[in-house]
Amino acid sequence: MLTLNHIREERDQIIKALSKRGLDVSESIDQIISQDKERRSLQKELDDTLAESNALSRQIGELMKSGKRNEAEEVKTQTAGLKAKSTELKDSMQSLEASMNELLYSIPNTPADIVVAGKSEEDNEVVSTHGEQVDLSDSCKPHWDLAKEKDIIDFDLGAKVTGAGFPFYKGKGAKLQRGLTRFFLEKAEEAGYLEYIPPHMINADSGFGTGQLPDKEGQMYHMENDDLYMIPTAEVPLTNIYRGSLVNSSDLPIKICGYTPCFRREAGSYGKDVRGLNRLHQFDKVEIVQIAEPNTSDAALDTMVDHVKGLLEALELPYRILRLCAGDMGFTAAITYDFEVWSAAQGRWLEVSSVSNFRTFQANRLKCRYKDADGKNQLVHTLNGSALALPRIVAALLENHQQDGDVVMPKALVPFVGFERI
RNA sequence: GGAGGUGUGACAGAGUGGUCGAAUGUACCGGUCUUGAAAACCGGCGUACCGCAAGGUACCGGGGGUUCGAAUCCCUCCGCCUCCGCCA
Repeated sequence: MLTLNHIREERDQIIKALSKRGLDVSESIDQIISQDKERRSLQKELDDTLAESNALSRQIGELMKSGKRNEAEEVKTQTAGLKAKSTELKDSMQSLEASMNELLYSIPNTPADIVVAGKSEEDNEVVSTHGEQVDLSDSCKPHWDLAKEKDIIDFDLGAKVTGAGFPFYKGKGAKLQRGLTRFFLEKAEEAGYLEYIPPHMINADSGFGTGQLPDKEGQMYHMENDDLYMIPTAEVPLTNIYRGSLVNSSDLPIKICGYTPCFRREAGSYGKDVRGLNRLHQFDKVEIVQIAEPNTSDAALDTMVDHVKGLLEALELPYRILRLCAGDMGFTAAITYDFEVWSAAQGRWLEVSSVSNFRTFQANRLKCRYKDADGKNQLVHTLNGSALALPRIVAALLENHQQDGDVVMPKALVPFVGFERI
């Protein structure tokens, strides 16, 4: 969430930036500012009241010590009114804070300057396109048919055992998943990311820290008995490693990565979007995360974008990079680059990676700070990116690399999967 | 799951209900010394809010309570440790 200081100091700029998302937050912002002002004056009043009663308490202590019991009792009678007053002030302050927080939580991150205004994916900017984007829809099979024919992914079996959107990978299909995961992890390691295997469930505090809660509650699977959530992405456990911590600036940037399955309810999805591997309730992903100093986070984002580029090139897939418009970005992002691979048989682009800089938006919720050169504690910047999400990569590999009825593995992948063709 | 213990500043670790925002050590910053460094010595060193400042207030795992006054007592939740039970 935005910091109060920022809101106080940059009111107009924030409103202007968020208008790029198609939002008019001027009312909320002004309400926050006025509530904050009121909160401060209540705070002042409360502080004064407490100061007074602290002074009396000290006096009582001294009187007791010097044996003047009666005088002490006398002073005690004066404290009752102060106490009632402070309780009352504290209550109204708390309710004010609660309503202020509700407003704060409802305001998304401000888009970076370079991000264009826009409402939907139609307004996203294509930054670059790589590789040849051939339409093979006549000559090649969509991945769901091919997967069935080669018997490497079983959607029906998944539907029986669990439900739609939970496929079984089988034989070379399973090996392909395992090989891709290892390929991505080793590339991440080469790029300096420390590997973690995080928990696959998280608590509500973590969900709040990275911004899944409260507003995206319905997107996650919730274990009611234990009040835990299945992770929708490794971003959540990985970034929350640093929740509530003060990191040394000499340790920045922190670069970590991890493979996890990801669980998403995807309520309301339908049609060709969910066909085959296009959208699943459970899928595998390798995630990279950076915790960076504010003045280097833009450069860090560029290195993450380059990293993902390298992966897609090694896989010999045609892809393009989009800079999302303000309205299509996630709630917490200041700038996001999406990577899409060309699905030759479906004749459309499939999103396989999303790389974002959240700046201080998550850090503020996470309370993750570092000590700057002047010894002052400052919020860090957090960034993350998929590197990569597997299902649509698999779909694109199957569709783009068909040759004589087989699927030919890209060279770089062969040592990881252990075969050349499917 | 049962019994007991424990949770303090970046870290380690003291703390009889009033003088504790908190000893001490390490780390860190500044200085003296040194050709330089180390060591030694001196000084500084939590966060947030209000205030021009002096200063005030809050925070000792979270929440609640007792009390004029709570790091210190009580309740509760959470984490960690030990023992027992169960178990991949």
